[in-house]
Amino acid sequence: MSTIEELIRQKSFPSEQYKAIIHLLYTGNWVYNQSATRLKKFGITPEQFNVLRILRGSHPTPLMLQDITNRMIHKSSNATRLVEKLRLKGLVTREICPTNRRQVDITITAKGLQLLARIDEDQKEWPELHHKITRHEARELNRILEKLRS
Amino acid sequence: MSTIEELIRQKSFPSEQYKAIIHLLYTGNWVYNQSATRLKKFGITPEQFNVLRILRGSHPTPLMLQDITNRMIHKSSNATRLVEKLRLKGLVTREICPTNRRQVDITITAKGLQLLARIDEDQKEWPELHHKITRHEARELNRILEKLRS
DNA sequence: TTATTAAAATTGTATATACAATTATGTAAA
DNA sequence: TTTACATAATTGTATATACAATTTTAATAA
Repeated sequence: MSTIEELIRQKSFPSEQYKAIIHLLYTGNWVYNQSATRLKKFGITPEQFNVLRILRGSHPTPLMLQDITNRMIHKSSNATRLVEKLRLKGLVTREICPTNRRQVDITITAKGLQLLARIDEDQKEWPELHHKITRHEARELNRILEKLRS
Repeated sequence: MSTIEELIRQKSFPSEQYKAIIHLLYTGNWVYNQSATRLKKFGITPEQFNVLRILRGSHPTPLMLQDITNRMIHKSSNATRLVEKLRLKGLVTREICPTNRRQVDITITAKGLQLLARIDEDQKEWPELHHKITRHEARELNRILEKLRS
């Protein structure tokens, strides 16, 4: 058990709220790293995983790049470049939309779906994390985070 | 008021816990961006700001790079390169430690202290954020985050 | 002393973020 | 029709992250 005070060697904070915000940043990064470590053996990053899940969600309907961006956790991620990485691995296809040549239709491939299935199978994504807190605590966390952003 | 469901256009989640983890990643990034935007007019990034505050905390005692890393929110940040950016702006000094030439002593300069004072003055860091949630909610948030990482 | 190991920092590389500028295409107005 | 504007995506650049490899110096053992 390590407190945020121990983790960043800081004895005190100006307020409980201030500490919570630093703690939030720290823990967000921690969760990200946990996820990155787990995904490494599958050859993809958390951002690429996020894009693949989004595409699976709409499959077999393709999504244009803007739709992907809108659904991403990090809005300012560059979907063009992430999708290109996935395309090079054969996990998605890109096609210029015939009715509007400005937009590009992205579709997850069979290989992409299989990879997601393997990841789900292997670890059901983040099993430990999901059981660390109770359903009630998760509801509280969601409520407080929403209030913070309001 | 926007829910995480609206923000990432996702109607449902496998569980309340799963949603909370996605929500945590999203909100951590959101807080980071708020901070980055505010610091932009002072010519520094949130990571550089973090390093400066750490150095102010120990001032006038210098810190070696490892001490800085240990106190940073993002442990895998490259302190060498962040400090070099700050040095080029005249906000810190670097000196090879005379008693152990492997280590480098970093000290915040008067200019660095003045910059932090200006930032504090200008916005007391994140005033709005700190008042969005109550002291009790902050305590709950800290408790749940710690449990998540346990 | 010399060789070995450890410690502290630096450097290299691939990835992603943040944001601005640009290109290509479509739509609407003069 | 031509011009102007809007939309979708791409490209460019600076920053930071993640992690491995390397360099320099110090400490220790043979």
